Amino acid sequence: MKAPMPVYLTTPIYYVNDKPHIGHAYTSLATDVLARWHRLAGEEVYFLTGTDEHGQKVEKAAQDAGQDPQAFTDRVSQAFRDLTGAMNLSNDGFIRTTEPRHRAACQALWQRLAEKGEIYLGAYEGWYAVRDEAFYGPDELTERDGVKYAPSGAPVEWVREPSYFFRLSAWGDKLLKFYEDNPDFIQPATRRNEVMAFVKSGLTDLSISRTSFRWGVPVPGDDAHVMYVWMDALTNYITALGYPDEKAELWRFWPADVHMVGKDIVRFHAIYWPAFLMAADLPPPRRVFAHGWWTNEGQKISKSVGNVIDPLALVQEFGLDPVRYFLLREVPFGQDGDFSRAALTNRLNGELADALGNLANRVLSLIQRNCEGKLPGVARSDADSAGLFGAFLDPLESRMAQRLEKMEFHLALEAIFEAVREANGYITREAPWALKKTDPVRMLAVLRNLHDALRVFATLLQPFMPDTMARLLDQLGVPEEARSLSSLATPLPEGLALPTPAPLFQKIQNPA
RNA sequence: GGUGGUGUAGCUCAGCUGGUUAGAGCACGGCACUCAUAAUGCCGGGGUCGGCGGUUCAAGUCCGCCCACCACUACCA
Repeated sequence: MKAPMPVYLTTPIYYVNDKPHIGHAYTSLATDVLARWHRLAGEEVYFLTGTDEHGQKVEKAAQDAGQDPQAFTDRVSQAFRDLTGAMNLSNDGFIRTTEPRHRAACQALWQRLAEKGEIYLGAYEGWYAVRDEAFYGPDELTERDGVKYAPSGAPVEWVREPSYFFRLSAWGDKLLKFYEDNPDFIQPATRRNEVMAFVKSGLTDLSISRTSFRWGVPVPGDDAHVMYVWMDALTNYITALGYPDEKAELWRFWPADVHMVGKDIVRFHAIYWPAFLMAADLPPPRRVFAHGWWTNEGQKISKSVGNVIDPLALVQEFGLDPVRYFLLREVPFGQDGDFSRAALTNRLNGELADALGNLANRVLSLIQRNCEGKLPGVARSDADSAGLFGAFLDPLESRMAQRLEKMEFHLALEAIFEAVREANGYITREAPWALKKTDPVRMLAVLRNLHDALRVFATLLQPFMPDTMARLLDQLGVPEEARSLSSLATPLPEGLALPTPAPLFQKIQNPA
């Protein structure tokens, strides 16, 4: 057995000034499925998620709440820790930027960059909106009654403050070469094009500190400054592995295999982050994958419209695994997609309950009734099953692996359901309930083949629907230790006693 | 404005380097079956492949123009 390759997967750290919404759940879920898949394949995985807790907005919100910032973030970050349980995320670590280890890592990285001459003190000035915690260009502003407003509607004021800068402008060519040498670094390709076009248009130095607020990591040697946004936030990915201690136990997981991000923060992950790392002589991550956004019943989601989707409410209504399944099945990962109750109901009823759930139930019921609940011996002899196995079941694992490698979650699931459809065709053609009288030996073979098919489906679907597939594997009599990908090669023993089957999925009765 | 992309059956989309009657899932209609969560299977209707022009023996598939929509266009998680 070869040594398992360490796999490091991350979500962004989520800003605690917001409540968890479907976007957070979506990013985390996709990463979770990948993590579970790699573990199922016997690889060693570190899956990290966490919260971003610094910044002026948090400082202000804490002040408004009459709490000190640490107590405030202790409270509001809880919602994100709760999300991991509610979505059944299998994260190995959860990092908060307010932890001492993160302060140490940020300061160490800063110092290293400073020593290498990548940081200098300058001044930042521009039109600033306190509410947005952001600067705006003059052409973005509108003026009413002598007051200038940002596109967000927030009033802006001209501010000038000293700031440390990172020499990002010097990294353009090196970044472009890095993108050329690593064509898969930014995915999907459309995001890569955007990033490269952006870099080609020329980079300016990046302001990486602020003096206008205190809630952040102090800049080493200059207590008047705290680190600003990305210098702080991005560093979390190496903090969690023990940086700056490159002898730390987890450090072998670096560089990250995938930073999963929403498309809004691609640039920071694909430009700033590799630049910081290369400047510090650290290897950049292998891949940044940007997924798309959800709309809600065709409408763009926004807080002002009030159509934000609460993942916990969804799970409450439809069940966790159907939601997990739907989010990754409905839309090509990387593209935008629409969430609708009709679509979710359709997937849940049609694919999960009718196609897969019903197949499992009919097969297991037949075995229960006609085989005294004991698993028939391995068959695979008849001509029809040769097609089922040869064209669908045997290639399924590698088909999924290939698609998941490319983050094609929806195609990976589609491959499963092509096989499920074929299995439904097989049972109808063979009609084991009729074979009982005409050819009982063949009936046993057919039922065994179908049981084998279900075992394949259940095993491969575990990363997507961990709880439900555990139930199915229980019903199939598959022992806990025989649920990995490699265990599929070992047939279950003839005569294995199977428990009484029960429906796996509950259908939505009155589709909207 | 610039850059990149999309426009194929009612809906969501596949269609690699141009080549026999343009495909899938869902939805819809008919038939079969009854082991199963009134589930499943089979058959079928339905498309001027955004528009115009061009290259070619041959174009959804290449070129030009036009129309519509989307993304990105700097320091906001």
